[in-house]
This record gives sequence, structure tokens and C-alpha cells, in this order.
Amino acid sequence: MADGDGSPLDETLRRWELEQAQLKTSVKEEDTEEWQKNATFEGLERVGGVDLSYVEGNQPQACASLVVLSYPDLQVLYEDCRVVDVRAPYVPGFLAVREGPVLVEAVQRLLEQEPSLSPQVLLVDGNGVLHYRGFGVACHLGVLTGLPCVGVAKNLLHVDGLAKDELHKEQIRDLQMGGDTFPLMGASGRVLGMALRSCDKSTKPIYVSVGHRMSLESAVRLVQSCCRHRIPEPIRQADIRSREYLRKHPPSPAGTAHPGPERRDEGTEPKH
DNA sequence: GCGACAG
DNA sequence: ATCTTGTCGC
Repeated sequence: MADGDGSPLDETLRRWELEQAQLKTSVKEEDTEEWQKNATFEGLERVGGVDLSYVEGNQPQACASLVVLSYPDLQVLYEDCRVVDVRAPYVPGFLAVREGPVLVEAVQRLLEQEPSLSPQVLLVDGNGVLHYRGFGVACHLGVLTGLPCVGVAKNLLHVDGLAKDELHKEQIRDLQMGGDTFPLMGASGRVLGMALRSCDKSTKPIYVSVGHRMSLESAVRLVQSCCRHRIPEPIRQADIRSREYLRKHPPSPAGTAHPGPERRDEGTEPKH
């Protein structure tokens, strides 16, 4: 994206790029799970979802949430919400740098503490290979957790010629019912993902792309089978619960780091 | 050159 | 991402 002019920001972006490129290199042949091979996903029992909720716009504190739902009935089996520090800023193309670390931690906690509840696949809020460098947050999480991952974005990332142009809008209008899709083919000719009308109610599609250890076809079918609303239930629950958790456990403003539950003063200014 | 740009 | 009121529909 940016040409190197030597600015500190540029340096940082280049470093992030290299780190991600390194991770991408470690991706091996797409090995898939047994349950992906049959049309009804027999053998699939647990689907995970992750999301972050923020306080205002740029506070370091956020709530990271990981939920695991039963499949196919989509009942919550596991929930983990906690306030975390998010250091990196949001930079389009580098969402994984911002949200990846805390989400990986959440997954690893589950794998260690409740392995029997481990998700067999993870739905991620963001893109997979539908990404500037073919390595979105869903790929990133997949590599670092080893779990099959699917990227689910609520908005189209403009990459490889894809854009919300007239053609795109027309294709959206042609989506008649829940389950309808159209491929997202970049100028390179490669299919980077699928636009999916996830339910009858909403006319705005979601954008599904491969994250890790799964085919696009399976990914789309899986996501659609998890949709009671526009957003697939695992991600939706993670979103709802992280937001609720923040509301109930408001992080202290700034600098007031450690749990300082007590404040004596009622007003800002001591009256004299 | 400017703008567009997952969350 | 987050801030917002009402409103339409099952």
C-alpha cells in the first residue's frame, strides 16, 4: 500500500507485513476435517465465534469474547469475556495485528482448561483470504490456533479490484432469498470469497472467505447453517456478550490501570 | 495525486 | 468499532 518514505509508521507497517508474511509461509497443504466431507456436517458438534467490543473509539481497553455453540442447535456451551488491552491501532489490512493476540489467548485458554469444549471450527469477525495480502485475521487466527477458521465480514474490503460499484450492487439486488450467493472474483480472476444473503430478512449480504483448513464451499454452507439472523450465531453471540460485559464492567478511563474499585470523591471539584 | 479501506 | 430513536414485523 504505502511506499516507504522512512516514517516510523511506515516502518511499523513493513514490520507487520513481514510478520504476517512469515505466518502465511507456514501454511501447509489444506488438510480438512472429516465433518467437512459430508453435506450435513455429521460429526460437527461445536462451532466457535470471536469478537471484540470497544469502549469509545481509541481506548486501549476492549472486551474480548469467545463463545462455543453446539451444532446444529446453536446453544451456547461456553463463554469467555474479559477486558483486555489492545495496543495496536486499527489499520485497514492489519486487523489481525490489533485483534489477533488477545483472541489467540482466549482460544488457548479454552484449549488448555476445557479441551472437551474446544470448537472444531472458528467463525471470525473479519476476512480470511479476501485481503490485500491474502492473509486476513481469519487466516492469522487459524495459523496460530491450528483451528479451521472462516472469515465473515459485514462489509466488503476493496481488494483486487473488488468494490461496491454498480455491478456489485446489481449482484446484491439479484440475491433473492437466504442462501443465495455470488462469487467475489478479483481482477486477477481468483475467487476470493462469496457474498452470501444469510437470511431472508436482511437484503445486505455478508462476505465469507476461507480462513484456514477449509474450502470456500464448506465455509459458505457452514456459515449459512449458523444464521438465524444476518450475522451467524457464534459471532453474533460473541458480539452481544462482549458488549454486555463491557456495559456491566466498565473499564476505568485512562491510566487508572489496575482494579481501583474505590473512589471517595463524589464530585470532580472539592467544594470549599 | 486523491480516494477507497475488514473492525 | 462506537454514538443514536423510532419503527416495522413476527
